[in-house]
Amino acid sequence: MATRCGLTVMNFEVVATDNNARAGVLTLRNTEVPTPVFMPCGTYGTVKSLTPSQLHEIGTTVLLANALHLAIRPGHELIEQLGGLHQFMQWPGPILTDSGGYQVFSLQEKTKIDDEGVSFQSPIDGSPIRLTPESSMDVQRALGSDIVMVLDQCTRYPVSHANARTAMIRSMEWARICRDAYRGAGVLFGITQGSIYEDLRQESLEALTSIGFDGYAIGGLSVGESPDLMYDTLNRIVPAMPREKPRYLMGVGTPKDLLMSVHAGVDMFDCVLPTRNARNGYVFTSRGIVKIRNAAYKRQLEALDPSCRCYTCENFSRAYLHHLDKCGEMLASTLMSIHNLYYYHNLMREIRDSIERGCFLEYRDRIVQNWE
RNA sequence: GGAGGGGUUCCCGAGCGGCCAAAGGGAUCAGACUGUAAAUCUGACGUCUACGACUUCGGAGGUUCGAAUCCUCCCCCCUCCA
Repeated sequence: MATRCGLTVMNFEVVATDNNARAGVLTLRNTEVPTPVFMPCGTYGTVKSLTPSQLHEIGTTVLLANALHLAIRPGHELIEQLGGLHQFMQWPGPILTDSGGYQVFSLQEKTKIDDEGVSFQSPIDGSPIRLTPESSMDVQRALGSDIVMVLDQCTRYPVSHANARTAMIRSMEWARICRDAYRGAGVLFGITQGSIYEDLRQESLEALTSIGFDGYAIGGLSVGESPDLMYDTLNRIVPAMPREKPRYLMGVGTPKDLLMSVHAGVDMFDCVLPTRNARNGYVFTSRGIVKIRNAAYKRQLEALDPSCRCYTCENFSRAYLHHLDKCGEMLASTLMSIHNLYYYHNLMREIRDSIERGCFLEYRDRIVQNWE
C-alpha cells in the first residue's frame, strides 16, 4: 500500500502476524521503519538532553514533535523560513507531529473549546492562542511534518458517555476538515476518540475510515483509567481498525502497556515516559525498575542493567549515575535517557522478532513476569 | 583590656512571654510521572507503647500560672577600639 501525497511516499506492509500482533515495515522519507515502533517525544524540536546523533545511535527511527508548542515558540512561520523542522533541528529522519489535541487535555485549565476549534492561554506568557483544524494543518505543513495528526479533542477519564460522544463527534468533524485542509507533503493520520466506550469507538472508526486516512490513531487513552481497562478497550477496538494501515496508540506507555497493546494489534507508539522518567531517575531495565536516586544504589558498581548494551550500561556504574542524579548534573539525564530509550527500542525489536518467530505471547508473558 | 553582636531541631536560618516540636531554605529518605506548562511534583523528616505522651532552642540557676523568648552567673564565637 503506497500513499502518495505531495513529495512523501509512505508505504506500509505487514510482514508477519501472531494472533492480533503484527510486525511490519513503514517506509517514509527514504527510511524503513520496522514496526511495532516506539517514537521518542521531542515536543519542542528536541528529545530533551539528547543530540540527534545520540538518538540515531540508540536506534530511534521516527521522532515526535508538537505543532502547538512549536507554533507558540519559536513559531511555525519562522521554522518554515529557516528550512523546515528537519533542517532546523538537524533530524533527517521521519518526524510525526502532534496537532495540539493533547493540550486540550493537558492544558485544560487554560483551554476553551468550541465547535470551530480551541482557544488556549499560552503557557509561556498567558497570551491568547487559537487553534483550529485548519490552522493545525497549516502549522504542521509549515513545519514539514512527515506524519501529520488531525486536531482532536482528547477527553479525560472518567468522562460520561454523553460528553465522550460530543467530543468524539466534534473530533470526527475536525478530522474531515483536516483531511480537506491539509496541503503539505506528509501523510495524514486520523484519531479515534470515544474514551472507553466501544460503541463510540466503533462510530468514530467508521467516521474516520469513511473519510480515509493514511493511518489510524487511538487517542484519549491512558488519561487516568486503569491499565487493565485500557487493555480491555484496546482489545475491543484495535482488531477492527483497517488491517493495511498503520495503527498508532498515542501517548502510551509503560513497557507492559506496549506489550499488551501490540497484542491488541498496535503498530506505533510514543510516550514521554522513557525520557521524563529518565530525568527523574526512574530507569527501566530487564530486571524491573531502578530508581537510581534511592540510597540502595550509592555503592553499586554494576551497570543499570548488566545485560543491556547501551552506551550508559557499557560504561557507567549505578553508583556513578546515583551520584550524578544526586548532584543534579545534566549528564544524569542524558545517560539515563540514552538507556531508557535504548531499552524501549530494544523491547520493540524483540517484540518484532518474537512475532516473526510466532512466539510473541511467550515473549510478552516472560517480560511481563520479569517485571512483576 | 574596652565597646557591641551572637550561640535555635543534621546544616543554614526565622522566632524574641502563651496560638512553638519551633517559619523558610538546604541536606536526607521515600513516592509519583503515559500524544511533555515536568532536569518536575508530592510526602516524611526530635523520641515513643504515637487522635496521646515525653525530651528539645550553649550550660547552670531564677522570675512567672506559663520561657527558645525576661533576669543572674558561667562557657564559647564574631566585629570594632586599645
